[in-house]
Amino acid sequence: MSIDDDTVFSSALVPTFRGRFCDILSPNRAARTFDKDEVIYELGDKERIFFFIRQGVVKIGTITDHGREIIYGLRKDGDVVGELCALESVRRDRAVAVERTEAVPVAFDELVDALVKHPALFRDFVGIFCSALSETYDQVNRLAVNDVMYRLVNVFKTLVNKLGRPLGGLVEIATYLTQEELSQMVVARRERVSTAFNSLRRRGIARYSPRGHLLLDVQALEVYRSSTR
Amino acid sequence: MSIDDDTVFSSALVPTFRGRFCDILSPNRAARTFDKDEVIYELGDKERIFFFIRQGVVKIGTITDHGREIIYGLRKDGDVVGELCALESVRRDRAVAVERTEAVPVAFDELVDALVKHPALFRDFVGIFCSALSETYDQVNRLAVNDVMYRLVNVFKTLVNKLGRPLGGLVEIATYLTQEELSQMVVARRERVSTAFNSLRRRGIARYSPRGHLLLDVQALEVYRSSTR
DNA sequence: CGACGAATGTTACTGCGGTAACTGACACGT
DNA sequence: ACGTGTCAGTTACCGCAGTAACATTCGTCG
Repeated sequence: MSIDDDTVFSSALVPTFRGRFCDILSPNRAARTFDKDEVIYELGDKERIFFFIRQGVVKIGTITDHGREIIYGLRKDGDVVGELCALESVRRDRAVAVERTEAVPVAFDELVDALVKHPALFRDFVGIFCSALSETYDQVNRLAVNDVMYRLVNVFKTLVNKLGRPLGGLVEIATYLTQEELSQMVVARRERVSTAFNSLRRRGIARYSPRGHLLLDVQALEVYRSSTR
Repeated sequence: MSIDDDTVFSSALVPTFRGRFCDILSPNRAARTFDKDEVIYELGDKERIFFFIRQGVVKIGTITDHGREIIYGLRKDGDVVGELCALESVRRDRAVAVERTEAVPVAFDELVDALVKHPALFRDFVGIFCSALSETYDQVNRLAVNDVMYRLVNVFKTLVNKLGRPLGGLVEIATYLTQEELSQMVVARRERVSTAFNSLRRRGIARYSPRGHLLLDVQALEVYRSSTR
């Protein structure tokens, strides 16, 4: 099996661990279940543990000096959270389940052992860090523009790629996110996100599905994006 | 030699490659020299090459959709640039020498080979990605506050940790950075940075050294930081 | 059903930063 | 010495986002 075959299993460019990583690490391990809004790890925690997400969606973020919660990005099944502990002994980020989540905790040291025994996992392992870095660069790029509408539209685009699934010509974000959470991704006041969202709604770019999930018109989103660039 | 001994060689928490990594990779390799403002790699480049910096300072950043240049962070001797190519085949960031820089280019594939032969390098290798991620989180945290003064002060704090050296009770930033570059780190207009800087100057927190380098009063900086938090 | 809490929607006010358009200081080459 | 280019400093104006203080809708649980 060549390295690139991984992408077959992933909807995005990011390699996932459905398949090889999980196969090797998980069979003899129990997953932990986290309820919606349950904290997986918290700022200041000291255990060096990676969590391999089997099921669910997790938000990675922090609390700033000003006491404000912000979200760096989302992770879902196939992704890993907590990777920063490979270097830092005290967690500077936090991970919270956005919906009921199952994840397999693996101590960093054990992971290193597994990698020594199975060098084929190496590239996937590197992928954990690279995709985290890349997504954080995306976040910085978004924040470089002081326009809530622009940032929201770009967050939507990220959500489409990460969590979207086709639904009648549109794309539904299958995970429920409050506007508060959206605003933490946009890094702006919730009120502004609410207003911006309704503006997009009036333009037919976004709305809520009957189930209360986001429904996005990707074409229109893309048109809007390029018009404001 | 234990893992933690690395920190002895580094002024920061970030592990460096003075010592082991360089010892193994570099002896038989030539460094390339980059002049001030020379591009090391550019957005869109496709070679998968890491650069191990032997000497000098490099800025990592990008050009946004709006054509604006921003800086994610700085790297210096002992650091690595270009690590994102481990996952992505097209560069989404760019690296430019801030001052004359010597760096050893190593193809990612060769790096993987070296790691297989020398597993002891593994933790350092992981450290490359973790510190990059951590610094980018710092950047996001900074940008979460819409206050140029706050952001500038925090950039200064980062500079002190990364490039500072004591000079008569104060700390000098030994690398010359234009206000334009500072503003790309702060992610704000140059004019605002100029004004903010002069405000700090009036308070005695910052000034230029006779050589035109930044001179910062770390105590005063810290006091100011905690007062605005 | 009806009540309560959470989430969402709306608005006026105010302040800070982007914008633009300068001036001023300094370095370097000829 | 003069001209050119880069970097730094300053200011008036305007627009957008934070703030605060509400109103409204929705969901669910007694």
